[in-house]
Amino acid sequence: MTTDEIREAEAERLRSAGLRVTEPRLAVLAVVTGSEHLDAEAVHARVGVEHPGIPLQTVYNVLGDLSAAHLLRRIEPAGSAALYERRTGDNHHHVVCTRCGAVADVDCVVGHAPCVSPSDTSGFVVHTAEVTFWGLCTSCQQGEAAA
Amino acid sequence: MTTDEIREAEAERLRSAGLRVTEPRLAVLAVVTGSEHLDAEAVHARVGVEHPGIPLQTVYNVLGDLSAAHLLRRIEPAGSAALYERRTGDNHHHVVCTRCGAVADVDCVVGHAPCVSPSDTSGFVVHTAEVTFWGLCTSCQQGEAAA
DNA sequence: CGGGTTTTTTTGAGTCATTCAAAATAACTC
DNA sequence: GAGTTATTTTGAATGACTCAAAAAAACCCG
Repeated sequence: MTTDEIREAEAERLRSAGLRVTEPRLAVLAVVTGSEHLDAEAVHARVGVEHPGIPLQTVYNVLGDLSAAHLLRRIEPAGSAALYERRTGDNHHHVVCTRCGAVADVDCVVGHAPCVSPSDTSGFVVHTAEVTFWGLCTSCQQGEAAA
Repeated sequence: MTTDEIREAEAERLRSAGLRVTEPRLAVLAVVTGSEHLDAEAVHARVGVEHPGIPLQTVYNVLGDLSAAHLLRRIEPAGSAALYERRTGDNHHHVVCTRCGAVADVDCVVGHAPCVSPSDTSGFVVHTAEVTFWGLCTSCQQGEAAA
């Protein structure tokens, strides 16, 4: 696909979500698609490379709108700012490094939500199971010995 | 157990964790033991009933120290402030109401961490799996129809 | 029990991530 | 191209904590 074709495909996704097609939205989608698990600041910084002048507030608005429309997925691991990623709808999970905060995707074995079923849920009707694995990333495993 | 015996038992737990026995700590332990999933503000409010004058900052300090000592467990569901509970070490999980934020415990089927094992962890060494179930609590299920 | 040391609490300020609101601007509809 | 509504922008405000220094209280010791 050419850059223009990708751009039009994104535009179409925005339209079918009932959202207007705007530069900030296309820019944020492009940035988040190209990377994984970025927080608002990071998205803002990367968007700024091609589109200087877009304010952080706009990035927050866009991230909020796109998440609500399920074009982005938002995760909030304990202790870090909200992170955004492009993979949506497949209910995958995450590993977070307890030392440096690095995040990686972990495929869900089951593949659809809720992939784990609780026994007694105190009357709650459960629709999703979110799994966060905590551990040490490769670089922090090495740092561990040194520290 | 009498109140005094409970108090002494808590004091002993503090000591063996290498912490000094202080009124704020005993008060916070008592409050969190009696309820489930309180945030710092709520703990502060309840501590204030018996011990007016203990500042919120002290509650934050105490909650931090007790969590570090594993006398309390801290959870941070997306979208809400950090919550504290007394059950530690059993790696149980939580259901959170997407509408009102209510939290309930969910026993872990396996019973020890990590209870769910990921397949590919991108080189991370995983030591814990934290599961958060999302759904609607009983009251919000009813409110749903009305809304 | 009283002095000394170290931890804890307290007071007070500061930060970060995020939200709220109103005005200005840009998309889409016709 | 004008009108309507969504979005962006500007600017301020908030909530939930954290940081730091001074005051106070625990614990250790003889």
